[in-house]
Amino acid sequence: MGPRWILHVDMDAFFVSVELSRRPELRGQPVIVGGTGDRGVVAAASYEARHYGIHSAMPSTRARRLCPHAVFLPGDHAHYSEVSARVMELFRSFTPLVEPISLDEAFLDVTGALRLHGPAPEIAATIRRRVLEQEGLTCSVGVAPNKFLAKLASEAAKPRAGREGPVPGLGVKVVEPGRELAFLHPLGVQALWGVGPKTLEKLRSRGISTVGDLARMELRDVTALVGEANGRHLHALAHGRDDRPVVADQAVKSVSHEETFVRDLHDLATLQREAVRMADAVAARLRRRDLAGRTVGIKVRFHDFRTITRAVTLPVAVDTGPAIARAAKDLLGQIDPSSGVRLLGVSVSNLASDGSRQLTLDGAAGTGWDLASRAVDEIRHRFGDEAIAPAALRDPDGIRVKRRGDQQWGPGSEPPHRGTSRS
DNA sequence: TCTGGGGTCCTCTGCCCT
DNA sequence: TCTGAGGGCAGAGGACCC
Repeated sequence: MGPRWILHVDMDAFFVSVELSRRPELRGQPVIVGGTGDRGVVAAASYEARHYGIHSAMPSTRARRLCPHAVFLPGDHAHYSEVSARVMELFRSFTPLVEPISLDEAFLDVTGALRLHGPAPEIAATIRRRVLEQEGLTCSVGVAPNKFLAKLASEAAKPRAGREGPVPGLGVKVVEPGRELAFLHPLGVQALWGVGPKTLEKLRSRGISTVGDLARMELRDVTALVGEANGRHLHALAHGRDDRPVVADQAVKSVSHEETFVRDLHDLATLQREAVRMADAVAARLRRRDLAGRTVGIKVRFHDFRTITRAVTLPVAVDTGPAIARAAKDLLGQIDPSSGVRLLGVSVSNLASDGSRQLTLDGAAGTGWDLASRAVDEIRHRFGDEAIAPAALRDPDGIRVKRRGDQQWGPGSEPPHRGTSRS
């Protein structure tokens, strides 16, 4: 069997680039997409903005200080999803083995496409050109014998933020079989997938700073330092070994919804109302994917950023708002919110396809709540997400249901509504 | 001057059962 | 009957990724 050929395609400053293609007058300016409120973060920054030291995940308040004249855009998750879907479809015209990692990147296994489309580097160049022609967006492509190296290669092919504006990158970077270690070993250990701040600190304490340093360690020393699973994983990566396949249809393991509030919440009743809303959102997404889950969890982040999770496993899988909300409200009853809660999340895991649900008195297949939930889905499908919401969330000014992505990067900047803590 | 949202995977601990 | 070992599972937390 010959070498595998894996492509990692990464869109350049995706959210910003999509915005610029709608608003070309902003080209050349520092543009930031992300949360606009005090508790928001940067989702994407144009290369002009990166010149000021702004990067994704940076608090928006800090980004504003670093570059007060930057253009801040709230982001349009639904639109980015549409563009992403078209780009992924374009990838699938080269190979069915496309594994999306997020809206803006994907792995492609083109080993079986070489006869039809030519050598892998040529496919990479063609994909770049087609994405530019079709969507007006640029991307960087890594080409290598495995996923991990392809990912690092695309990073090496990316544009950079220079003093005089964006500096174009290679566009396509190829790691030829046999040249893996020469490419890999000079890189910093933090380049390895799975080395975050904590692991980096542990490795640094042992004098490990490059991938090559790590590769020279004995496996048992690495596992003693960072744990069994992570140690084996990092040791293999440091030697350029990664045999994970490109999987086109990754099964979802959990579905969750969490929100940071504009202001901290202190009372249980308000939190439980929020939980109802979030449970409804999670339930709708589960049903859309034909899933149901047995484990309902909550996540609570207190004012001091201490974060706890609580979970309960139910006897049967659920996919309705009321069933998920009841479990979440019970779990919330175990915590004391009086010190202030800044974030609440509701999740459902232990997922199985919808057909595996059992009959119960409520919240399950064929029962009142089940039929009602399907009716809600139909109404929202026909009239929009705001057409209907749980009665507990009735609002004198009309029903307000947040859709996925409405608060992707933190609460908005508008003041809290009518004295409540909702944004 | 603080720190989003949606995920996955791993480790540790406690409990139950054999 | 008591005790300990060990497996399996659930729950909690942590680290990491985009």
